[in-house]
Parts: sequence; C-alpha cells; structure tokens
Amino acid sequence: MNKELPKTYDPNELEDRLYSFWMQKGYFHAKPDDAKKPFSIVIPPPNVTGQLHMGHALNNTLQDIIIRTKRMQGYNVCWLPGTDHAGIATQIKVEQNLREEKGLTRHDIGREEFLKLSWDWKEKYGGRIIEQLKKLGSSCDWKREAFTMSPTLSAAVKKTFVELYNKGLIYQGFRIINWCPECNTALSDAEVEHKEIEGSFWYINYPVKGQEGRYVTIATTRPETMLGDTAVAVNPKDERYKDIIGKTLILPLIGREIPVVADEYVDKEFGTGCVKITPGHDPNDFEVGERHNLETILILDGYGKINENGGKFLSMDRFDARKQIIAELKELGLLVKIEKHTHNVAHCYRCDTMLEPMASKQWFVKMPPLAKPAIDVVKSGEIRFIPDRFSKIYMNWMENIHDWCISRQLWWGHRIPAYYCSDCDEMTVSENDVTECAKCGSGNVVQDPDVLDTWFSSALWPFSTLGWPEKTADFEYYYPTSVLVTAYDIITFWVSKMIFMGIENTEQIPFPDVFIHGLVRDAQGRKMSKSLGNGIDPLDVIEKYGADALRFALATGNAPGNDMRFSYEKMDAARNFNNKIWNAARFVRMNTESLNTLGLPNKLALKLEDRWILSLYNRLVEEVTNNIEHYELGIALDKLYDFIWNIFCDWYIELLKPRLSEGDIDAQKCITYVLSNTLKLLHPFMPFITEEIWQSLPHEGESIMISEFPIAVPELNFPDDEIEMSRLITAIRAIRNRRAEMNVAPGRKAKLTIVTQFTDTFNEDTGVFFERLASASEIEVKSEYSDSDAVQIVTDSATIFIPLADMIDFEAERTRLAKEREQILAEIERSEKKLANEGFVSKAPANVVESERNKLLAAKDKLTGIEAAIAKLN
RNA sequence: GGGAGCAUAGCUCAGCUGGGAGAGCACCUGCCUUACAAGCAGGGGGUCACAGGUUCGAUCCCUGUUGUUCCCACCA
Repeated sequence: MNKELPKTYDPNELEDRLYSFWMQKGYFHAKPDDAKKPFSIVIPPPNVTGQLHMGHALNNTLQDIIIRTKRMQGYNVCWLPGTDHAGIATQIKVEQNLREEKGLTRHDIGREEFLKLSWDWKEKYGGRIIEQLKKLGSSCDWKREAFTMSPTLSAAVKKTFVELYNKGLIYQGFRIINWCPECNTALSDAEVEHKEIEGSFWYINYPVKGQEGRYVTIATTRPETMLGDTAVAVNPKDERYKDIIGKTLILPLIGREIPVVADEYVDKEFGTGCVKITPGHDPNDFEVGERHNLETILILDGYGKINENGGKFLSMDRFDARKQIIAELKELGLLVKIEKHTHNVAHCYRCDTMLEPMASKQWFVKMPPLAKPAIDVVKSGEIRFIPDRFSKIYMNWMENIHDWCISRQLWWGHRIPAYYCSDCDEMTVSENDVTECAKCGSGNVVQDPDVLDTWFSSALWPFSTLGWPEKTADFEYYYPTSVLVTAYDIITFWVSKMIFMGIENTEQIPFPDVFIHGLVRDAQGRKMSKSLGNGIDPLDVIEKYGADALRFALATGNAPGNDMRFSYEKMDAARNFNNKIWNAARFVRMNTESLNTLGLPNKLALKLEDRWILSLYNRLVEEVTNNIEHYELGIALDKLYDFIWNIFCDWYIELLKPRLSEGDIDAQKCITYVLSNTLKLLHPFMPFITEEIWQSLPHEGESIMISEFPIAVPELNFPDDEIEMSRLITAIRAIRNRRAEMNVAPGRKAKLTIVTQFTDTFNEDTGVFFERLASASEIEVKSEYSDSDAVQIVTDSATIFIPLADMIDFEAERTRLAKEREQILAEIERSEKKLANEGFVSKAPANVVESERNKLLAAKDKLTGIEAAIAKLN
C-alpha cells in the first residue's frame, strides 16, 4: 500500500504516468447529476493549428487550479476543452504551405479543393495543441472536446445568424470597412491594430477650372488616393475659401472635374483647411460623399493594386503608385511642399500589413440593441470582472461601439447562409441549404461566397459547446458557466461578444465572473514573439523542470490582471520547492514505515507542537480556501509555500525528530495527517507531485484528485498553544542569533538557565527543543537567577542566561546590550507617544488600542531585563 | 484626443476592505546537524516616485506633478 519514494525526484517519469492513470480512471469526465452542484468552465479555445505558448500555459494553469479545487470540494465539475478554427490565421498557413509545396494559390485549385486541404491541415495539427495542454496537467473533460466548425457548432452559428437577420440585427451594407490587402479580406474594427508611423504630409495644388494660375492647396498623407477624389471640401465658415465653394477643380493626372463643397466636417485650423474627398477610401470622406451626393470611386483591388479607375497607374502596387504620383506632380509643379508627419495607421492584427479603408458591401451586426443589455449586466454587477478595473475597459468599448463587420472574403470558415437567385435577384437567408428560389422558383441559386468572422462562432462558445440551441441535459445543467478565465487582450474580441450573444441567444449571462490575467513576458519584460525570437516553449520548460514547477512559477506571486515576467530564476525556485516537498515526504515516510492508518491520535495524546502545527494548518485551510474563492491564487500559493517550507519543514519536522526516532506513534500519525492534508491543499496547484506523494502515504481512495478538499474545523484551533510555541521559537531564535553574533561554533554546547514566569511553556518537555535547536547542553528553568558572568538574552517572555565561559567576548556583549537598549527605548517612546495621543485612544478601535498597550508592557519588561543584564555585566 | 495601469530592498514582484513594510533571487557570515548543499542557521539592505489633502493614524483613500507601460480613437 505504501509505495517507496525514490531518492531522486523525476518529474517526467511521474507526470506522464499519473496523467495516464487519471485519464484511465475517467476522473476528468463529468455528466449532469442533480444530486451535486454544477461547476463549469469553457476553455478559451486555442487556434486549431496553434502551438502551446506561455500564455496558454498560464491561462490553463489558472483554470486547472480552480477546476481541481472545485472538483475536490464536491462540485460536479465540467471543464470543456476545444479549439477554434481561426479563419484568417489558419487560411494563411494553408495558403503558405500550398505556395511553398506546389507553387499554387488557392484560386488555382478552387474552393472545394482548398477546403479539403484545410481540413487535412486541421486533422494534422489540431491534435497537437490538445496533447500539449495535457502535458501541463490540465484536467479537461476531453470527451467533450469541441471545435468551432463541427456540425453541432456550425448549426448554432447558422441558427444565430438567421435569427439575428430576421430580427433586423444583421444586415448587408455598403460602407467603409478595413481591408487587408495581404489577407484579401474585410476586417472588423476589433481586428485593427493602430501603429504610429513616421509619414509625410504632401501639399498638392489642384487647379481651379477656368481660372488660369489659381489653385486650391490640399494636404494629404495618402497621395495615391487622389485617383479616387470626387470633390474638395472646405468649411462653410472659412472666410478664406468662401468664394470658391461651388467652383470646379481639375483633378491633376486624371483630369476629372470635381466640385468644391462646403462641409462642417472640415477643420479650418488643420492642414490648409481644404480637404480632398475620396469617398471610396476614407470613412469621413464617405460620409461627406453621402451628404453631397458624390460619386464613390474605388481605385484599389483586393490586393492593394491600382485598378482600372486609376488610369495609367493600373496594376501598380499602392506604394509604387504613391511614389510615381508624387514624382509626376513634382514635374508638373503642383507639389507645393512635403512635411514630416507622424500619425497612427491601421494594421492587420494577423499579418501586420497596412490596411486600406475601402468602401465595400459587407454583412454587419447592428450593435446598439445588443450592447445595451450587455452593458446593463456589468453595471448591475450580474457579471463582474476580476480585477474590477477591466469592467471600465469593457464599458468604454461597449458604450462607443460600432456595428460589427462579420463577413470575410475567405474560404475557411462558416459560410454565410444567404442565397441569391441569379434570375430574380431575390435573397433568401435560411438555416437550410437553399436550392430553389422561394420567389421565382428558379434553380439558379448561389450561396454568398463569404464566410463569417471567426469571432462570430467563438461568441457562441459557452453555450454552443453545451448543445445549444437544443435544450440538452448538458446545457440545462452546466449553463451558465461558472467563470471565464482569460487574458485582458481579448476582452473586446471575445469576452464582450460572448456576453451579448449569450444574453441574446439564451436570455442568460454566459458566466457571472470574468477572471482576467495578464500576459507572460520574457525576462526583460518584452512581449514574447516569433519575430523577436524570445519566445520560450513551455514544453521545453516542462521537459527540464516538470509541469508542477512550471505551474508553480506561473501561479506564484502573480496578481490578477498583471503581466508577469518569465525567467529561469523563477524556474529554479520552483524546482527547489518541488525538491523540498519531495524530501520532506521522504523523511516522513522513513519515519512512519509501520503506520498504515490515517487520522489523528486521541486529542489527549497531542503534544504542544502537535496542537501548534494543527492550529496553523487549520488556519491555512481557511485562508487558502478563501483566497482561491476570491481568485487570489498567487496569495494562496505563497501561503502554502510558506507553511510547507518555513513552518512544516523548518520547525515541525525538527521539533518532532526526537519523538520520531523513539518511534512515537502519535507523532507519526500527526505529521502524516498534516502532510497528507497539506498536499490536498496544494494539489490544485501542483497536481503531479502531490498525487505521487499522497499515494505513498497511508490514504483512503485511489487518487488525491478526487479526495475531499480540507475544511477548517473549530476543533483544530489551539490559540493558546500557538502563543506558547511562539514563545519557544522566539527564544530559540534569540539564542541562535546571539551565538552567531558572538561567533560561537555550532558544535559548542552551552548550559542554559531560563528565567521566566511562563513555566508551563518552558518546562522539561520543551527543554528538548533547546538541546536540539539551540545547542543547549542542559537546561534549568527558574523564576529568579543572577550570575554576573552570564550572557543574558532577553525576549518578551523569558530571560536566558548562558555562562560566559560557554561563550566568548565580554565587550561584544556589552555593546550588543547597549544597542538593544536603545532600540527598545525608541520603541517604548513611540508606543507611549501613540497612547498619549487622545485621538488615538478615543477613536481607534478598542482591540487596536489594547494590542498597543500590550506591546508597551512587553517592551517595558524587555527593557527591565536588558537593564538588569547591563548592570550585572558592569 | 480619451481611458486604464504601474512607480515598494541591488533585481523580479506580493502587500485582500488604512493600525509599526514582505517573498524569491542576489549579497555577507557560519555550517556536509543521519529528508533535502536544489540544503541548514544567522545577517545587512527600503524617507513604499514627488508635493499637497482627508484621518487619531496613510505604502494603502483624494488632488496635483513627474516618469513609464498599455488600451481605445475616422483630423485629412
């Protein structure tokens, strides 16, 4: 039953073996069960073709900590894993591969063939990231693994689209959207990254028709767009330009006649006060165009090249065309000047290409009606962000929301369920495939070629994965989910969308809590990225240190919402902690070999140190439970670390050694009890090492992960013993300290005389501690003692005398005491001052005043002791 | 242009609703004490960015300043 623990700790062997064991036993799987309370989390689905990075490692570590805790606390736990098809990202990869391997584009092989390749790609790489999550120890219910493009999830997508369309919340519109010339698709506002670019401001003269030598000077950052200009606008109140409103200009290089219009949008103070209007390629200009009935001329194709509207610049890349146009304008003498100008330019979040605003017919979700309830649930506190400051970011975004462009000119994704009749132009939106026009009966029906934004399907994730729109048992039982755990960088992309889609589709919030964590950066604080080459592969780290160590390093000292730096120094610390636990466990096993039962001894058999450790353990249970409940996982782990290392190992084990060597069965029971239960508390954080050790100790049940999470009980509170023990520890420390300062060799034993009023604490039983831990040769406890040849060590509960013959250096002792006297005098002064403050005594809480009084008394006692010591030395 | 965060020991960071500043690493001293040298014992080191304010009392709350990071935003 009790397995031997090997001398060396080998995480790799142990972790794979235990993970297989858990899987085999089916511990991760859950089914609805009304006898238990549900607790569910849906994983933020990684990209199906992605690879595990530190962000995933952190995200899944945090989720697993919560999940494992709740499972042990008796909840019916469902952690639902899965992957996202990641439209653009995946399509880019498949296209790249096609180009590299066969030198073909997707258009060469056609849509059907391309989709086949994409599915193959998904099959090949889709499993990879799942396997990597398992290496971390994630206790996901793998039987429920979902994929955004699976049949059931696709059905949910169609259903949502059709319903929103029927409600008028999805519509087709012609307007300016962000276009990526590299990905050849429209993007939503959320998918745009603004970057500051050092650009130029070009001032260009547009000739006024019929007035030789008269020009209007415009300023632009994108001169090539002039090919699509259909007007120049000035502010109607601008005195400078009053007379040219309504006049006609000749667009240089193109020769098109364009009007000068008056529009409030123009800022008189900015640039020249004259703005070229390109309705096809600028959102503001588009609006101006609508107000003034201007023609919208598109001058770029989907790949950012000049189209047939660009005259002789046809087929030129947009940036080449810019150079060419500037050169020609200069030659014509129409280029007035060039100024340096830094401005923010939109870039693609996937491929980093500079985006083009482009007028285009796309599908949109009408946001204001959906945003309203999504704002309300956060305002009312129905959904809360942890930490709270992220609700402000969410609100800010939601309250300034624009309609959401959801169509993408891609092939990999959910095809838009809209069908067009080629004969009568009727459009049908339907969940079912449409082969016949409902209006004219024609069979010439084609489906919209576009697919939906990836985030459209991820928005449904918390309920589509549970079977919605069907009212499945899973959906009824596990929805709404309990908490969402994610990084702050996808609050707008994803969290916000799940909230409004959840409310819209299910009439319930998808989760009450949103637990936000930060990003994992490198040791210098830089974002880990492929281009910088500073990314650290979690799998390498696990290989070298073990998953438990990685989890520890990621979870410790990290506050919610804050970024953290990853470093190998942290890994070393984590590894050392593993080792510490391992060896503590080895020690316990070695000394409890005959013990086969679990449980505490009779209460009367407990000794002071037992009651003390139990009391501290009991408080640990309470605090850790509470911290986890409040998502203070880093704090919880810090406390566990401190308890295990600084309390259990450094003190309890040491205190117990004499009893254990005598074979004290009660001591064996007690130390085993504390260790076993502490392992349970630690298990959610470090699942592997805790399981391995737990199984090697006497235990009930077959796995720690399905054992009961400890609960704090009043019977284990021993406040008096805590006080007594802390007196002893303080005394031992004081003796060690003095011996170290006086350079007494550790092996040199000394006789102690302890003078104290606490004779219950300092007695024959506890004398052993001083022998072992404070180099005492013999101990005498007295109420009165005087020896001018003794070193005196004063604590607030005892004065300890050590014969000077056993120590050394008379003078050092005098200096030491003088310094200590000064310190204590300062403390007394501070305390007295505080207590003399009428405001403090009358207004501060009684317990605070009380404890301040006690401090003062203790300090005065100490002073008396020190002064006595000084007197005796002189 | 709006919004948020951060500024605490040499370094990386904790510090939950205000009541005498903590950890890990690094550093110094001494120890192979039969679980662990990936260890043990002891120690040094901080006007908690700056200036005001509220309070009996401020690292914590409020205002401002400086530095820094990030998010959002259609001034050509």
